[in-house]
Amino acid sequence: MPPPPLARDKVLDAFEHLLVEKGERAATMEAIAAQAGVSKGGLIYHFNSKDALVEGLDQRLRVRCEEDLELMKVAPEGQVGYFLRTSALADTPFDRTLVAATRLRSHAVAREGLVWVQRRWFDTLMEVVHDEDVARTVMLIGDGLYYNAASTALPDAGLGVGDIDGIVRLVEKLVGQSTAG
Amino acid sequence: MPPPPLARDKVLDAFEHLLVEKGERAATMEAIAAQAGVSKGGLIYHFNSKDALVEGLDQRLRVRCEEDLELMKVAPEGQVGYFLRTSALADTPFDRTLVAATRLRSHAVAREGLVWVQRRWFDTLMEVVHDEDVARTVMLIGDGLYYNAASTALPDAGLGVGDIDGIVRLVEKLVGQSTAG
DNA sequence: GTCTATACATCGATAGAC
DNA sequence: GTCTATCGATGTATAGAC
Repeated sequence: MPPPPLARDKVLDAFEHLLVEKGERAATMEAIAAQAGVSKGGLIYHFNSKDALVEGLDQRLRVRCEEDLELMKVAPEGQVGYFLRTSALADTPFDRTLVAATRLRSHAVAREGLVWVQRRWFDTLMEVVHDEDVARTVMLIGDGLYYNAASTALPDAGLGVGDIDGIVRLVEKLVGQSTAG
Repeated sequence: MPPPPLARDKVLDAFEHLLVEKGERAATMEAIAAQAGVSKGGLIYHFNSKDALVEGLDQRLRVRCEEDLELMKVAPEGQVGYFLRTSALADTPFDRTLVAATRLRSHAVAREGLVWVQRRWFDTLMEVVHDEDVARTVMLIGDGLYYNAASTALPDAGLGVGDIDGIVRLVEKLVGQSTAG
């Protein structure tokens, strides 16, 4: 049994941070090491290549996705409301990992991880919604919310909490009609 | 009057192509020159820095956006239908430029251009929908469609034409309720 | 106007001291 | 286990021939 990989986690946190705040091109090995507070050599000891770093992020993404789905299933506001609200503004560990993964467009591993997450979300939503069009629409709104939350580093351009409330209300009407009809 | 800038356009086409197909990190000056069929020196003659290239893309984005909005306003299927369908699968010049711009996350100029496009879309949709929640929801679905179309280089993971039809039908019901109620 | 050649910085990765 | 030093490849940008 290896000891708890605290340094590994610290490095992955730094990797995520740079990807989210500065984008893929800024997340160099050197910058990651500096952000994590270790040397380049120290980083390479834990992840001996950039690909290994991406794989570490992918594993973390899948683990945290499953954890989030468990929360979603027991959310008091319902699964659809939980899904939409966390898409927009939750700053959970899962969220940060997810947004970080969306920045790694050139890495096949990261793309596959994202497709896997979408599949897991879709299947879980279908357990409540029972209508593929509605489930797809909810998914798309979630994607849109993520896209906006992830891309808007500009002040004044994002959606406010009140905006989200209105959208959630609208979508829940849609879901209600589909399960009733 | 300078002669028509054919070479400039060819270089921007190459820049877009690489951004869309391979991502930001692959769109290097050398790769762009090769893709455009010119030398590195020839590229630099037209755009003397990478920032100049990004600015060229930003200008093209805004021009093509306005052209697209004119088409949207006279679309036979209605503005909402046009908006959603072109978000999903249109391979128009505007589309390629837009997706390319979404890849340039580290450049402030590109981010501002995208925010500007969103604002123009929102204002135009509001001319038809007259309800901010509905307009925002339509925008989000459009963002989601773009996000999916842009990110899925994987086979079998994207949305089909039939899926889009179902979603458009659902959204138009939503829009109809809002304008009726 | 477009090219070749090349300068200079920075990238990912290796070797080996401590 | 973490560091410094450094390599080869690749990035942006410049100088100057044609």
